[in-house]
Amino acid sequence: MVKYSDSELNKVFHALSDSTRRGILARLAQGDAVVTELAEPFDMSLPAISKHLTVLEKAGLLRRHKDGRIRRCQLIAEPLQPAADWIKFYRQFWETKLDSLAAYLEKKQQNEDVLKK
Amino acid sequence: MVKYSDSELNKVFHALSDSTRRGILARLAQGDAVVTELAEPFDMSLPAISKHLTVLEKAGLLRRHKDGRIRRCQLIAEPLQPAADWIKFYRQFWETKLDSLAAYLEKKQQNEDVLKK
DNA sequence: GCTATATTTAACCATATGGTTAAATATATG
DNA sequence: CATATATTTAACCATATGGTTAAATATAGC
Repeated sequence: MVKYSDSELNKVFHALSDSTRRGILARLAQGDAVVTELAEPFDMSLPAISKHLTVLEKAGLLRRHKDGRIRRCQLIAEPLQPAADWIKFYRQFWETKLDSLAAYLEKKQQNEDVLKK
Repeated sequence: MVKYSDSELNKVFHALSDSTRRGILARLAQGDAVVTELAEPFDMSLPAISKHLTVLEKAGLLRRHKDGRIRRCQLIAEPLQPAADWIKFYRQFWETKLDSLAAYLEKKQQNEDVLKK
């Protein structure tokens, strides 16, 4: 497994923290697209979109290929993997509902209730 | 499954985009802790930590329980679930290596190579 | 009640973020 | 070559972020 630094994780999570950027990635999941296509669904200027693309690019989630006067954009999903791995660790907490001391005490209470019956 | 809004996803991903905050969550995964304990590993003032706790709290990832003059902090992992779900969709891309047109062409080339043999 | 401890709030600061419009760049096309 | 198209860069702006120090608040303990 590829080792990702803290700062790379920062960049990926930051890239994902904006609805527009997540929308762009969702669009790219259906296939490569040029900048104007990506911009179309958003009520926003082209320069604003271009900046979002730069954020995604710096996080390693997107590549821009120059092709004549257009620029074709490509999704690079690999950097999402360490982000998924990071979150995965916490899955045990929300799945087992053993989130917290409070949950622990709740469970303990349940056990006591069972014993009382 | 709980439905999470775009803005909640924004907040969760933003909360995760900082090493200090991820460190705090990692610490809390080992059990509840008071603010001073959480602050200890970081070369940072208490007010700075308090702000990070507020960011985590607003993302729904942490709760502060008042207990006398101390405040016990608790990890709430549930809001990580929609974030994990969001990323999960992209797993197919990095796992199948069918990331992109480039990968597609690469695969096509491989097929052609096979045919040549 | 006074003092020490735990934590937050307020005020401030530098830099980052997310948007804008106008200008620059590069390429395609009549 | 002149013009239209695609995109980025530059300059600007308001607000957010992540940190600081000093003051405020709340509770514990002598």
